[in-house]
Amino acid sequence: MRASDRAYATLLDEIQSGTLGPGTVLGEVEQAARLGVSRTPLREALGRLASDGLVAQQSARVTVVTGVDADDIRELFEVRRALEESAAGLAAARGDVLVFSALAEEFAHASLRAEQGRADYYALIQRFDAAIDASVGNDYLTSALRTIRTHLVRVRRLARDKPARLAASVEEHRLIASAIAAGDAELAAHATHVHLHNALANILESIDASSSSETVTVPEPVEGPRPRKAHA
Amino acid sequence: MRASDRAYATLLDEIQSGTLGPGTVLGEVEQAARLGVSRTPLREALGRLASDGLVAQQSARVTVVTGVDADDIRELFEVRRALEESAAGLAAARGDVLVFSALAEEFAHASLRAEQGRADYYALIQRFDAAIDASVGNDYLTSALRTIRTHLVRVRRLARDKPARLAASVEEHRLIASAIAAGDAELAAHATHVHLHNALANILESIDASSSSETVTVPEPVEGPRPRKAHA
DNA sequence: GAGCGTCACTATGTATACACTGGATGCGGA
DNA sequence: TCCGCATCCAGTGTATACATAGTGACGCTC
Repeated sequence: MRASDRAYATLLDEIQSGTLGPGTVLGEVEQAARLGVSRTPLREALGRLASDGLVAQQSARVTVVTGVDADDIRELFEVRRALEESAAGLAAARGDVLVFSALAEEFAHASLRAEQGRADYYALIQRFDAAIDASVGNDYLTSALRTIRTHLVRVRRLARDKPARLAASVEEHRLIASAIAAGDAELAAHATHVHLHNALANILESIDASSSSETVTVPEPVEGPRPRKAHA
Repeated sequence: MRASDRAYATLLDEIQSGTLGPGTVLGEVEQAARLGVSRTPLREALGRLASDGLVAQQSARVTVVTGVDADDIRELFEVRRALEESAAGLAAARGDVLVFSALAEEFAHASLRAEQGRADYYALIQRFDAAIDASVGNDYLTSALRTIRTHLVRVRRLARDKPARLAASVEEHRLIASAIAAGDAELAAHATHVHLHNALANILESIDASSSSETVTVPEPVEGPRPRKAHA
């Protein structure tokens, strides 16, 4: 594996996991030394992260990790709605019936009991997304969704899933999978819309609650506007 | 301006204009020498182009310019439909009435007579797109659309716009702009859908016609599948 | 004491040198 | 003549050295 790939993978994981929080300054020399690579591959990694929108050049001399606030989340979900509704509809038209009825069955019997159950559920969702991507067979769509999902990882960390919401989410996914299996594009798209609406509402509510009850842990930049995602 | 930016801008233009056709091998040393920069900034430029999907690593040693075939165009328009329908709808909800009624007026009076008229029309469409982006105010959406538009530049080069199609396109744009100005999100989205459907049909027809009447100018790769867009 | 200008340092941007891998070519043997 | 192996080379991946610009601090002047 190339050094630049390792640097990218490591930084991506650290940003998504919150180890490198929003506003963290990423100096090239410093990060290169820390990750044990030279500046050249590290610069490539930073370039990819910037193109993903996870870091931004705040000024000519300082690159920082971007943050996500409620407005960002709303924006993300606007794009996500557009892309996933289309994807669900297209998957309904093109997908393998057996694959999606099997997934619907899995959602129907998903257990959220223990920590393990929830981990299994998240893995199931990943397989579900992958199945849709494969059925749609559109690289441009998959690529656009990949960017959105990259950001969603951080969003999920901000929002605690309540048990009731998780249970509802399972049922929503089951319905989407069933609709795709049945070849019902309209239902698949509308069910996706409903699911994303509910997911967004839950996230925003969860953030609202935590931001009003806890102190903000991310220090605000001293001056200037919050770094926007440049998206290359 | 940075050397890497110049290299990126130059290569982008050459790929979009067809100077560097699909399948062209882009060696680092060779291109760096040609563009008068060193390999370091050139590599950064190639990385960005790869992330855009305009070049792809065919093997571990050779980077080539990607191609666009009819299937790619269909895929592009699937994503474009999803994003632009959403964008049009959101612009209708948020856009400045005056801006879009003014644009609708411009479309109503657009002249396609001379070469100049068509150039003006394409510039008008660019301003229209920019107005929608600004009204929607969603960086993630704008960024996703930017990628799609980057590819569309090449698609337009493949398809000859017939005068009748151009005239219809003007009217379709006028309707979309009017719908946005009127705050009619549904009409804006549906009119966008219709417009993209017609545009795609025209492009595919145009390509079909030229590919069956003319010889293929792009040499097929000797072996292996056509390079797919990796999209980083 | 405050404000502005200058100087130095640090971090980025670029160039180049080195390392390594993958492929092609040529030679030898069957 | 054809196949297989070894060697050479071309080109990428990485490290480092050099150029340059921006920032901060210090000192001078008003």
